[in-house]
Amino acid sequence: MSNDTEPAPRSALVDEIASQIRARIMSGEIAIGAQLRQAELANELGVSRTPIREALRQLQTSGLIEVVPNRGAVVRVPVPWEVREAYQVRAQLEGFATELAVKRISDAEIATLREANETMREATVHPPALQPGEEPPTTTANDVFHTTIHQASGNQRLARTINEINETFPRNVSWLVLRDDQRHREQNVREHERILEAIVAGDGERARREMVEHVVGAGEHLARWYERRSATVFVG
Amino acid sequence: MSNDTEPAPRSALVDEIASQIRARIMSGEIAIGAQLRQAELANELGVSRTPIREALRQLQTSGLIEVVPNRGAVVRVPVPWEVREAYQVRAQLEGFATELAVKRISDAEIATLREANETMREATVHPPALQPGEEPPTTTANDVFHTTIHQASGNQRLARTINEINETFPRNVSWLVLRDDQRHREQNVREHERILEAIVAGDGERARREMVEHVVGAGEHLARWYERRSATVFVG
DNA sequence: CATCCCTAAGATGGATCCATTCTTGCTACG
DNA sequence: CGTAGCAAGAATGGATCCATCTTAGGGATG
Repeated sequence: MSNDTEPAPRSALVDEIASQIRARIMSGEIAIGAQLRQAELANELGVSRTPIREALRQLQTSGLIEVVPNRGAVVRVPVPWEVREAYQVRAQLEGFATELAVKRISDAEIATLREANETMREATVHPPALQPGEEPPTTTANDVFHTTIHQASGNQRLARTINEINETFPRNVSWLVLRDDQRHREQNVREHERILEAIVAGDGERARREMVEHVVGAGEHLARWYERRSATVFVG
Repeated sequence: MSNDTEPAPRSALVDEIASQIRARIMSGEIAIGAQLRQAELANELGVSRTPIREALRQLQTSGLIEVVPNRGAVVRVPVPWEVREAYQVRAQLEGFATELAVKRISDAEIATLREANETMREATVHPPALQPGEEPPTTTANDVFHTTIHQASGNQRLARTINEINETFPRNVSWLVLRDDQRHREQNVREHERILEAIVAGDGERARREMVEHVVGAGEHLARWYERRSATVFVG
């Protein structure tokens, strides 16, 4: 996901620009609520404002930024109830993906899931020191776990839809949520293991239930983080 | 000092343009597979190419059109398996919406559902003559039925996600699917009535199941239409 | 001293310009 | 007669221009 040495069909410049801006928002390099000035982005990315404007339109329709006419674009600041809503939806989709995956998953994919959980457990027990802005290994392993299930579901549209929801919320917030909450991290690992257990057992119904619960729980944690944040902002 | 004295949120011109182009595709005025030439659209809509280009980027990310670098945009031609995938996802979401709706639906909304079904039944028994490109009353009533349930679910993100999926496929195709299949129309009415029955009975689980089945079935019909179409194209 | 207004700077948004690429049709050659 | 190649036309895509809207700052006034 980091290298694009694609000899294949020449990706459009605009899509590349959009990806870069999205990455900056996802990593927290551009904070939520921050203004996105076209001229500034154009300078930094070494292009004119035209492709920037088209890229911003893409990010607008994907819901990551908000564009107010004649006043420019800002990174959307999620409201807690929006987070809960989105994760309710995501939970259903992930649950469905898990149920589908149970019927089609390969041994290799199961091995990948085991490995991801192992990495997560390891990083949870011995949390490594991180540079600011660096992605924690738990988050990476978490992504591998979920993405593998999406793939195993065999439904590309399902994977895409889940992805669209995830890309509405900056990823670095999820890092922060996990960083200060050892108990949440441990719970995460346990839930992943229970899900994997159900998958291996071939119990689609149970796997689905566990996954739904897992995602809703994660959404609740995320929503609470945004609640605390807005409280802070209003007070201080 | 809390003045959000916004009388009109003044929608951006680009969004308006995008809506118009989307509407033309949805109604079939612009056929699937057709080229979208920027200069032509600019002329017809009375603007320059700049807002057209931004609007096309929006439609691109929403998946309705495909933009090939240096070769322009075409209306995406859905492949049958894509339709099945999308409707599998939509079915889960609509099912979930129905389950949520059972707990929150108001009497007024139930009345709306009844009315929509009545309209559908009426139009199914006595199919009116239509101008080409005119939306059949069954389709309109069908939309009212589903949209009302989305609203009643109380989850805006859920409604939006379902909408995003629907807007991937031109609506006029759904008209064609229904137009020549009296049996399908009748089945549609029956299924709607069974769903409404379960909702009124307060049986969320059953309502969900009925809705999932209903949507999957609709997807199957749609997918088969695209199958027949591609066969025709390849032969003729 | 606070408030209102007015002006100037900055940013967005539509229009236009031009280089590059793709397409198409004609021609020449096998 | 078919195919490869080339040249002209057309369309896209990035850059630039300019009008309009927004906002910040300063000065006048009550």
